[in-house]
Amino acid sequence: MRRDIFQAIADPTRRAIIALIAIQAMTPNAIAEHFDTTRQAVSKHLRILSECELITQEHKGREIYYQLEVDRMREVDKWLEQFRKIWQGRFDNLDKLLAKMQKK
Amino acid sequence: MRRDIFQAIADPTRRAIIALIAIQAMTPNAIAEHFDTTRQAVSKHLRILSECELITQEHKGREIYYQLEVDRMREVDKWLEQFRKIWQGRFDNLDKLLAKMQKK
DNA sequence: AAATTGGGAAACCGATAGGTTGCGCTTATA
DNA sequence: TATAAGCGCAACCTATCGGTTTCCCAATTT
Repeated sequence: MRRDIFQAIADPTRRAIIALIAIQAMTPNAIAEHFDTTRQAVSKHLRILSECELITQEHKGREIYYQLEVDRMREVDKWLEQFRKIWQGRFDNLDKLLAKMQKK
Repeated sequence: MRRDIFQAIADPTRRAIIALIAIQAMTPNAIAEHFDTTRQAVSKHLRILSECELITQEHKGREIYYQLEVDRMREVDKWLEQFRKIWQGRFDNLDKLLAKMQKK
């Protein structure tokens, strides 16, 4: 029941949470205010995000601030790499084509 | 019941299929041979990938070749952009720090 | 024309997702 | 010390996921 990052970012609410705390660390209550759900639902999302180490906690009194581990996002970037080569390749070809057209 | 690309790439089998046909267009049967599932299961995955226009079909007699629409992958890349700024920013700060240390 | 092959659609199934409500624990405030 | 605030956990519910099996249709072979 390994949880991976791709599953974590599959949910739109989770992506929104990620974008939110990318700016600054936030508490579950503060996060929940941005959505039309209960704090508990947000808490569940945070747990999933924590499980794949996309976010970390910092306790401050009775509050818990969650913050994004932005480096983990590189894993998605790494996966994209293989396709980037392909679409980059197309640009190269386009460049060549344009260059060819220039010569004429 | 809008299907989006992030949900499409959430499933590991689907990511494997994407990687497979990125190399060359393939038929459902050919794809299924690479996995431990039935052709019908693969067919379902292909339908989901089609729904969010990640792949396109090309009929050839009674065979159907599925090929990757690699450009669609840019949507993920686009989403990553906001975080790339952050992790790029960290490097910049590190550079500044190193520069500062050099001066002393 | 009959049999085979490639493929999608539908019905069904167990597992999981994402939400809610209710509860209990800890820390802060009155 | 009593009350309130912040949070996580567990139980529960419905919808969806990912898979299988069965069936049917179109295009090839024989």
